[in-house]
Amino acid sequence: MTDKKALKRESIMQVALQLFSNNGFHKTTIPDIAAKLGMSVGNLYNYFKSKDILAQEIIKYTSEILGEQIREVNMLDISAAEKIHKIVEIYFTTAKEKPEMIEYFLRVYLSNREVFSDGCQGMVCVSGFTTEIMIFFDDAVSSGELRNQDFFSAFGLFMGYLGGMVFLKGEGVLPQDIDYYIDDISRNIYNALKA
Amino acid sequence: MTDKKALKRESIMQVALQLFSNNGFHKTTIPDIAAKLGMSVGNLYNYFKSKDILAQEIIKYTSEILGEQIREVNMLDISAAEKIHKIVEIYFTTAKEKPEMIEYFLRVYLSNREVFSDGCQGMVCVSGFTTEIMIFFDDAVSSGELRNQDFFSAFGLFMGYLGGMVFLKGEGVLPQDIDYYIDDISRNIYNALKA
Amino acid sequence: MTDKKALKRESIMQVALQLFSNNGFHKTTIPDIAAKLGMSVGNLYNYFKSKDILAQEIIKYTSEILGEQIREVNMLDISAAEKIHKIVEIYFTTAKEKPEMIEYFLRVYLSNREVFSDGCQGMVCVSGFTTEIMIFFDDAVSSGELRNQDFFSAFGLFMGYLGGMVFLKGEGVLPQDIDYYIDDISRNIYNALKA
Amino acid sequence: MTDKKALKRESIMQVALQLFSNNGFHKTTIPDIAAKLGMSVGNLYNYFKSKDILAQEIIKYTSEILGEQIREVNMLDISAAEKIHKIVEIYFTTAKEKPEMIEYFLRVYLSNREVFSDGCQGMVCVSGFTTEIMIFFDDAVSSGELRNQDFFSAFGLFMGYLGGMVFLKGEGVLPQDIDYYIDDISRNIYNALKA
DNA sequence: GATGAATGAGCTTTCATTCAT
DNA sequence: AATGAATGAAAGCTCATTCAT
Repeated sequence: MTDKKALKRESIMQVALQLFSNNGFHKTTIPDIAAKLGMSVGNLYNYFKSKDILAQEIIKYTSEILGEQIREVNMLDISAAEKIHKIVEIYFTTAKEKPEMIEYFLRVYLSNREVFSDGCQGMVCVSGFTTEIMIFFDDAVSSGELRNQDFFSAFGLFMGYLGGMVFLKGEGVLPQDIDYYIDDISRNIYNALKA
Repeated sequence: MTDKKALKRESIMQVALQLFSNNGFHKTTIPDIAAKLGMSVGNLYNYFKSKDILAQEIIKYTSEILGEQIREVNMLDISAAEKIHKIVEIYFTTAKEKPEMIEYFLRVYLSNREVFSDGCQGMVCVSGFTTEIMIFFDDAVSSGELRNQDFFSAFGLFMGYLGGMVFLKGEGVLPQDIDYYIDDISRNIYNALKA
Repeated sequence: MTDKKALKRESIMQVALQLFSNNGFHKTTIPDIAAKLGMSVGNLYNYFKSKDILAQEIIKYTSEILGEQIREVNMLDISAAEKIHKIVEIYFTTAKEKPEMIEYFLRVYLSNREVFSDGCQGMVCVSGFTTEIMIFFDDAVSSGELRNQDFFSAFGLFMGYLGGMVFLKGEGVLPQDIDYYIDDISRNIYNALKA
Repeated sequence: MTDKKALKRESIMQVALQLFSNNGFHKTTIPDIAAKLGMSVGNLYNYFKSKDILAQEIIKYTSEILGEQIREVNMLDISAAEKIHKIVEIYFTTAKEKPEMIEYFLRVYLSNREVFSDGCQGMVCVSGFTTEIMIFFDDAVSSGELRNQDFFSAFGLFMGYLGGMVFLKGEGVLPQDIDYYIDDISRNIYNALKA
């Protein structure tokens, strides 16, 4: 029962993630989501108490998945430069294969403060992702590979740079496929942060 | 006559900029804007044909102002490292003194694709800003100060990194005032791009 | 369920028919219609996607009802002159008992081309009525009772003449009750068309 | 002065006639009319006190022009059958060459009762046209060419039949040019009314 | 758990008309 | 006579959410 419910919750989140990312939070209606799932509006409310809460659950869920992948990188026994490369790779590969996931950060989370203010204050709802970046950075500073500096200066670089590139991709202004930029950008980040 | 009208247009843009940035595009209504200006809804439509067009004019206007300031930096006879520092300074100072201007990029332009798709395709409406970054980069590559690489890799760094920091500021998670990060971030950008 | 919904659809059409006919399409608002039905505006939109579509469904519905009655006349084994008399009778009786139905043709369908252009091109939405007139005419020509001529010359006579009389009735200029004219007009039509 | 004013009044009526006929009364705005005339909205109100009054003046003006032409037919020394033919000819030629004039009856006058109720009760505003039809009919009855019957039965035939044909033309359903129908329809009308 | 009809406040936009200049 | 900025009420339509079944 709870299991079945959890599965349905997840499928709702996946569909909503797609619609929110593609069409925007305000342009996506609850009936839209229900219709795409083949379920009734009323029933959808049995799984998520409100549209805002649904949006919040999605950002947590997405951060968790992304954080999970970075966690695996953090556990590898490779250099900081290689880790950076892998993280960029993960991010851009996700942007290519599941663009909704990354776009959700940019087009939904970033810009609908009202929606996330009650329940996602600070960065609680994206901690799945931020925590792993923090761990990566701390480790690499400890090992002497990266220069010691304010964490947010480093975090802003990761988050902003990667997000910015995906935004440019979304705008259709990148002359190359997003993959193409992995090496350049990994190097830039490493150069920016190295000891 | 036309002068008076131009002034009123500008005052409308300034008020709308503030409201859109603070409350979000969709949460700000035309009556809200008109009320804050002490004018009638109908009359506002004499100045801007639609809410979307108003939003588009604002992004152009804002990009122009920001671009203007960077243009002045570009004309100075100083090193690339110093230029980067000045650009970061301009950006963060603006973020501090007129936060609406920067937040508009993040919370309105970045995330409401539908609003800007008809009339602001590609980056036309932000060319005031992007053009100056491009000029800075080309000059510095020509002079041998910065490594030659794909423009977008460099542009994404500027735009994403700076934007990302302002986002963190807006979320209230930065332990320090935004000014505090100017030096760190300028250095990181320079390290990332230097020859 | 679907049955209940169909009934409600019909009651909406009947109320809208009345209001559109009496007050004009543009002077009748959706809130007017909803109020008269004791239902909410939002719910009305669950039954008809737009005001234009509501207007289109009404003309189809009305044509169907009128066509149905003429179909019965067509199936009778009587002379063309008698059929004409019966058709005029049906038309004028309807104009007397359910004036909205006839006035809808004159005051809504005839004159709001924009409303019917998407979805009712040509005469598709009034085919319920036109088809029966066509059948009547073809039969009577085949039997040699009416002169063979361009169908539209004959159709325009029926539609225009009958409609014109009802228009005059609506303007309040007819000195007599509409019934009074049945004989005269039937004779005129028959004389016009007879072989 | 008054002369100049009269000329301008007429030019306003001609432009408004066109726009009302083509786009409908409610879809045509006063600014639309003013713009097409290259004059200001405020000034237009110096010539016509309201949109409704403008519409009323147009119907009078149009009826007068049409009536004028029929008056000339009435004065000719020809048979009733020939007069009918000429009247149909005038009507259809006008429908072809100045379709706005005829369409104004169908699409504006016929269907916006509210607009004409104050100032055009009964048929006062179209008396220019109706009077001439009445004269034609009375003369032809007096001379024994047409059967004596209720005037409205005859008038409805003229007005409705001719209007109906032009409506069909406007709908684009007539397989032939409107000219083509002149002979058929003249004959039908004559047959309907002849003694 | 599941349905979907119902609510109603709220949105963007329009437009006849006025009036200071 | 001429201008056009200004008004503000009203329109069509949307949509998160509820609730009787």
